[in-house]
Amino acid sequence: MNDEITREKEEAKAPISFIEQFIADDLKDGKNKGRIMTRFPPEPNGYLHIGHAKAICLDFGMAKKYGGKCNLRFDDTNPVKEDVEYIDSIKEDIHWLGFDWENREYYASDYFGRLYDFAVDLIKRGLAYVDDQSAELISSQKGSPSQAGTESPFRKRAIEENLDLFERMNKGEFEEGDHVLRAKIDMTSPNMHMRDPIIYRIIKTAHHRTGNQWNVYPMYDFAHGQSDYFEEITHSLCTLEFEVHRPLYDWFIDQLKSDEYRPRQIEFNRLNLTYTIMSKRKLLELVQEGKVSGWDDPRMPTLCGLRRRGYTPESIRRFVELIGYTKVEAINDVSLLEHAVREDLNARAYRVFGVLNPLKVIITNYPENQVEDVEVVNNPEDESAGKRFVPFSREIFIEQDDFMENPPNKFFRLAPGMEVRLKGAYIIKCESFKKDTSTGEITEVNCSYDPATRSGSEGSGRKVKGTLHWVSAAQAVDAEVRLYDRLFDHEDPAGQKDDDYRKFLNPDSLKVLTGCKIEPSLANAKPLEKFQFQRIGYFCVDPDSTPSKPVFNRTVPLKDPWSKVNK
RNA sequence: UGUCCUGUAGUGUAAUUGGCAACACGUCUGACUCUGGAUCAGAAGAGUUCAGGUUCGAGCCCUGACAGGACAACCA
Repeated sequence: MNDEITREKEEAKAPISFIEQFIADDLKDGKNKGRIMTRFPPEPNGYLHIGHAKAICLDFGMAKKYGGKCNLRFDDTNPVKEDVEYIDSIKEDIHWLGFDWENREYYASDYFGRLYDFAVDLIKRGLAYVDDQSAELISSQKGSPSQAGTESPFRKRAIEENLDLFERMNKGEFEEGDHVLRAKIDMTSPNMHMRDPIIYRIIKTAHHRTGNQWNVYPMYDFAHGQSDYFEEITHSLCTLEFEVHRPLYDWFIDQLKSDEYRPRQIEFNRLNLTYTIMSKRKLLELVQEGKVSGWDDPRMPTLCGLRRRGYTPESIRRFVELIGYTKVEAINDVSLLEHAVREDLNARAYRVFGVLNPLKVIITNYPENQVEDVEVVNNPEDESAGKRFVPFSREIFIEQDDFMENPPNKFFRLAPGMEVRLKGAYIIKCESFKKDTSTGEITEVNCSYDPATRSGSEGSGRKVKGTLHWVSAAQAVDAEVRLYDRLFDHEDPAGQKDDDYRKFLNPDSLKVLTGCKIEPSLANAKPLEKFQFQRIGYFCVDPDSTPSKPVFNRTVPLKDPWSKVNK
């Protein structure tokens, strides 16, 4: 309850973006009859990544906040690049993120008929014409950003002829590239997109939804704004690179003679993350070249990858809220994302015992065959998470790093003669240890315990400097732990425009640790369940995990202050 | 040499023109703790790209530079 109040206060305090200001103003001005409608328009040509999350949160978020609705619309105007495979994953990921389009699942291909009719209408009004020239020729006539274009010789083609040709284009009488339909606007416009843009081209590849019904397909610019119009979208939110398309967007809307309402395109900055490749093409290359195990490899910035890594939808939404929406091309720091994950997981993940690099400890004065269950809390910050019992016995494992033969000054863990508390159990004292003389590796530590110091008992008040996590050797379960790190590191490849990004691949981005020891209760943990291995980091049960072979993915490590002291 | 967009601590974002620019992350200090490397307390760090102008007063308005980005796919 208190949390809710705090949260509401925070939200009220949160600054609103310029986009939200536009929307609020439009509403206040009574535009579109006080209605608000948005849409999330992915092209089904790849998996959604965290960059899309930013758009999804805005599209659905603004609609919800202002009492409107948000449609899901697949922008499927290019059958060559699109596939049904992607549609299902996109829908799954949006739902996972926590948003719902209800029954409003639309496709640009639903509007092919209306768009075709609109194109015919433009031809009849002398605002569109069929061009027979090659792509190269059309391109060269477009001029350059600093130089006006020249008009096509087909620009003055008779309306009847245009009508006839366009119809025959769609009937399949011509091959791809033979003709295109162009809007007749202005070849001398300073805006390249207004220089008679191509609005229809011949494509003979079957479409994933309409099959071979069409031989001509609308271009993005001819489909998007009109689709917005058909769906009565009021605010069409997109990324900055479409800024220069806006005059064309408006031009088409003008031709639709809209008095009732008019959709409005507003652009915001796309998400860039440090050390993170976001380009669909490059991600696809990583998958195809086998650099990662697939689109859902936990190192991928895809939503399914992040999910498998153990990121929660809440943490991603929180991150998006933190970075905001502006018109500045920003590069956001991944550490902010990781902060959001820690913040969320810290509140919900059970603290459990797991030892990644086991070192055997024998408690010499503890009875040989005795096993006792010690009680530990599941989450110190959430009483409702309850407690559980963990078996304790004479032989246990602790982390290799938690013992040092010659400890430096501020080392508060186990060392010869030193005392530490075993979390939830007893205080132990290191009496001796065994060392492999050839490798210098510590192989075993012998300790004594103080029976009066069991946690929760009367004698437990005694203080020692350090506390270690541990697992009982006999009851511990062998697990595999996958330590994922940033796929790119050392230098930030985020700004790389060429294909050099491969040279930033981090060879240590995946370390598989076998022989890790976990407490027995974890053997039956469910896939995607999140835990915090005490003092190590946040982990998530991999979907491939089975009770006989538990597998954990590291979501994000806890920073080890000891490593800083060591420097 | 065109059009459009953008310039606020290391990073990302705030500041109805009117209190020596606020918040988050990150960094650094300390405290505490059966350990959550959480939590608590504190610190450093920008005078808002630059130059003019309007004004009693300017990140905020005007002008001009400078810098960065987008635009010349029959992609979206």
